[in-house]
Amino acid sequence: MPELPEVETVRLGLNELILGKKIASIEVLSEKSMRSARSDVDAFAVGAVVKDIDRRGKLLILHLDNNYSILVHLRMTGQMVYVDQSTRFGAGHPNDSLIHSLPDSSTRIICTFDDGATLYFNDQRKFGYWMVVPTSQISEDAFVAKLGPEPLLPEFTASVFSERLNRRKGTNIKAAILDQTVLAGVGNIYADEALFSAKIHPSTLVANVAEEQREELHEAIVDVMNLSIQHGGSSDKNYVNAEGKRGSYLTFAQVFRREGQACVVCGDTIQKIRVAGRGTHICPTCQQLSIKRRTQK
DNA sequence: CACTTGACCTGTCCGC
DNA sequence: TGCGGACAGGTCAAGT
Repeated sequence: MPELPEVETVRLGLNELILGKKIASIEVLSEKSMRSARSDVDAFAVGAVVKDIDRRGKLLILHLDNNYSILVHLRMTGQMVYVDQSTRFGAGHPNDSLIHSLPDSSTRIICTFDDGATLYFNDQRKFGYWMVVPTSQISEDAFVAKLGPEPLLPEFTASVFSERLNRRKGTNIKAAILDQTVLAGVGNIYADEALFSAKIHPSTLVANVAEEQREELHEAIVDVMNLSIQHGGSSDKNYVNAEGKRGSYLTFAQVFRREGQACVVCGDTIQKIRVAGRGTHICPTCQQLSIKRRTQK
């Protein structure tokens, strides 16, 4: 499930692979994966050159040279995989590599460039999307306009984080940090990892998270995301980078998908519970419930 | 208004 | 082996 570190890894990869390339065609295999009209895709994306690649939270933004941009959201199972002659047939790619079998049954959009290279948008569950929009209107997009601050920018300070949390005083801390309007980019993996690192139980009511704990959580979110980017993100099931390769962060994860294992800090057994409607991983000893918590069903 | 739950999808896994 | 159902989770719409 691509969260900020995975999307950032894809962005870094695409920056090395498709900048300056001219889009020759865009084939839409699944209508709901392309939110723009066919006529807009043809008029404003086909024929344009990829100028720059940006990211806002979990949203990938391909800036074209004609003042239009392609917004790409990977949601849960989206992949952006680049293939050209050298990667398809060249050295360094094992025979079982994903790129040798593309397109496959999950391919939803095929973008070809005028040099013969191809960018595949795969999305098993069809939750993700591409959208062609005028660059000047991105900030007015309903989703973009509501996004909270970027956690990896210097202006995202502990006090900004604390203020943002106060928008959701009545809910639990996990639901609050998953809320993209509070801050942009945290998903289920990094929510669990950051809360463990900060020793906060995910069911704790936001109003009951002390200022010092908020500072610890702020630091944990930033640290866990930076560490993940260094390791190419997390590949639970579907995620791969722009070269079709998996990320290795989950080998460093301390609680996510580690239920039944011993906590690296105290040795207690990691549990999987349900918080904010999500599978949630905690160490019951390290993450004690402080005072009252948000009641859960 | 604030918050929670269900829907959207499809592949996988589990129990019978 | 086959089948039904639960499950995975980012976001939005609907419900409380």
